[in-house]
Amino acid sequence: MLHVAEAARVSVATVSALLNGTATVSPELTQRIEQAIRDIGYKRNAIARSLKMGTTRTIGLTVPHITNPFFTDVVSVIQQAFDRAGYAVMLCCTDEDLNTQDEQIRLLLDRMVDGLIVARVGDGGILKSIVEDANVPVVLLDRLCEGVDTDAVVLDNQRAVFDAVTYLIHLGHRRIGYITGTSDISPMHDRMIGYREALQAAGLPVAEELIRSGNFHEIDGYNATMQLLSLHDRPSAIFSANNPMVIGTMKAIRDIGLSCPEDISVACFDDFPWSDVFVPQLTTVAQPVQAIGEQAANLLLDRLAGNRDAPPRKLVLKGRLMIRNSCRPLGAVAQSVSA
Amino acid sequence: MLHVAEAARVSVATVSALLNGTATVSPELTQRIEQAIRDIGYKRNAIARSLKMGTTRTIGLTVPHITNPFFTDVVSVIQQAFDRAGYAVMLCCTDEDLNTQDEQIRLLLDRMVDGLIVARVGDGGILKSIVEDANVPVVLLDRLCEGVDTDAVVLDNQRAVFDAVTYLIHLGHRRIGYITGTSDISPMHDRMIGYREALQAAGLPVAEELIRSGNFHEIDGYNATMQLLSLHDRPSAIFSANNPMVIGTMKAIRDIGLSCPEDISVACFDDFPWSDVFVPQLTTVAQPVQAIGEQAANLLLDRLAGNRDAPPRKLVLKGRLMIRNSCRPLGAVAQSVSA
DNA sequence: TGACACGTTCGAAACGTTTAGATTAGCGTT
DNA sequence: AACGCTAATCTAAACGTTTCGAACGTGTCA
Repeated sequence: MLHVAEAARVSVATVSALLNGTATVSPELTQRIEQAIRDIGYKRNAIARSLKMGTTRTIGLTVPHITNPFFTDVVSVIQQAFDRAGYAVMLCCTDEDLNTQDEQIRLLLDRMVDGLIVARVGDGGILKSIVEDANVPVVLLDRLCEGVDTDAVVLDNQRAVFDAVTYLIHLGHRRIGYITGTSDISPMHDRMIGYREALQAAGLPVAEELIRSGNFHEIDGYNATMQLLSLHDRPSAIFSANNPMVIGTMKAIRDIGLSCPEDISVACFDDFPWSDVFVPQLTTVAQPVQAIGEQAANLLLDRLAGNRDAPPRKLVLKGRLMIRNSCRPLGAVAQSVSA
Repeated sequence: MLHVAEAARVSVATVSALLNGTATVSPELTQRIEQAIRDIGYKRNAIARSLKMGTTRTIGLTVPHITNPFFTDVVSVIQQAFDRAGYAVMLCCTDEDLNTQDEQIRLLLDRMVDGLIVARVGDGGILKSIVEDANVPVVLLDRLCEGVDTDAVVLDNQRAVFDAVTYLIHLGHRRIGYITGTSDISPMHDRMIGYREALQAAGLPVAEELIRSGNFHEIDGYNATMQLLSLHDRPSAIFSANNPMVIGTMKAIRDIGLSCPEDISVACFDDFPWSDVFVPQLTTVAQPVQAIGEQAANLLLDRLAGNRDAPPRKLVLKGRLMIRNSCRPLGAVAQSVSA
């Protein structure tokens, strides 16, 4: 900017004023400055600007795994939304590990991000104090966090699983296996409640041996399914509360020589692009990824626009049961089941 | 830092020296400073640091679509690699659009990223001049760029498709449909050559009506497949040069009332996690995503470490044909086909 | 004609670091 | 006692912006 100012024979203050439109500058100087900018190929240094202004127009986004199709989609939507608003997005993957998450958040904060969207992991950690300090606004994505009172957008997980399991019950299933991730994050907790309540509402017992948990990975789903299938009274249906784990479920079913839906019905959380192309077409609970991403972005953008004092807002969206053909009716059962 | 210095009754220079280890500071002052840092909860401002140092320890990464599983995986690997090296990653999606890409790159450059990894789109644009200016190192990912001479890691696309199509030929297929993305990017160009050469090597004619192109999206694959299947002498196999488009292919096959592999064989580029779980299990060309991501990261990290003058390095990796059961042998053909 | 307001431009301080070079203190040598 | 050397510390100038308040010229009004 100094060079531009010299070339145009004006002060840096005038160049800055023109660039930011913060003061009127005469047509003559405007022309000289613009010419100088072109000649020199000048680019404003955003770092210096950030230092002075105290804002980076950059936000941080952390997710457990970007390869989980749910997060992939949401990240994509959020990225677009901030892009439109002229913000850059720093992406971090926390690998379902609290220490990693804390490190990543520190990294982002060091870089003075203006805001944070966090699909958290573990419980609390550094997040709590950041929200309390209230220097940078935080939006929780997908997962609430005990004791951390801030904007959030989540799914009505309990209701979604309730509906899905109720659907299975209507199909005639009585013993329904349930595979969950570690229950220290709110969605897993809520989904489990939905499962139990659906059974109870139908007057069915909750058999604890039908509930297995794992660490979100394919292999965990595989192992859990193997265990379920080797029970002497094995379930006729399995609901997987997590998408990557259902891949393991399908592999286990195949490896054990059974087939879906003939021998065992399967449904899972989170839809994915291939779900209605292959056989079996998986029945899933689809999250409104577009809405989730946009709402999260909007919440944060609103804070960034200056609305700092409003009380925390919690948005709860509804899932949608995508009924396909991976679950079959059992025994003599009414065929008409609506979602 | 000023506050810390005051609280510890030292100068800011001493604090800086301690923090960076650039000079020895006496145990006494060390202790006072560390105490003050704890008391105040001081965090070094990375923006000010960047301004002074001229480095942000942040890199920019642009991909066409993060929802394409190939890019999802590569992004994940790259993110981890830079994370380990203490760099942050700014992610941008260019949506297969050159203007968007140019905008995104400008955004990243404005923010003074130390380096750029680009899975480019369109041809050239602003990229050429950036590489020529040589201020920030650029690594091309997955796609070369005419006239842009810089580090790159790509697949041997031609060979990979050659192998896949040769495999189909060995199975007895003579009319093999080919669905490609727009051919202005190098992989699509090279893959097409691989297709043609495989046919020629087997002494088969290249029938132009069997080659269809689209814009990388599911719907394009759908339309292309519909056209192929309505030819009076329709192909017995289809190879899709792009992963999202193969979803369209599968849907089209289903909608037209055919089934894979009984009526038509299908293979495609890029593997994905579900490929061996569902029916049909798709035969694919798997890219070594881990290696691609790591190599790209290494190339850039090496430049960032100061190795600026070495001539551009181009890494070419090999794809791997994952033979599953979406392609069936045709007529009287030797059954033993190896990859 | 002098006072005043207005529109345009500028000088200089500030943002929070790093770092070159100056300063100081301590200590051993001669 | 004067000197030089080393180690520890400090002063102050950068980095490239934004912005406050001052300065300047011009036109308006009493």
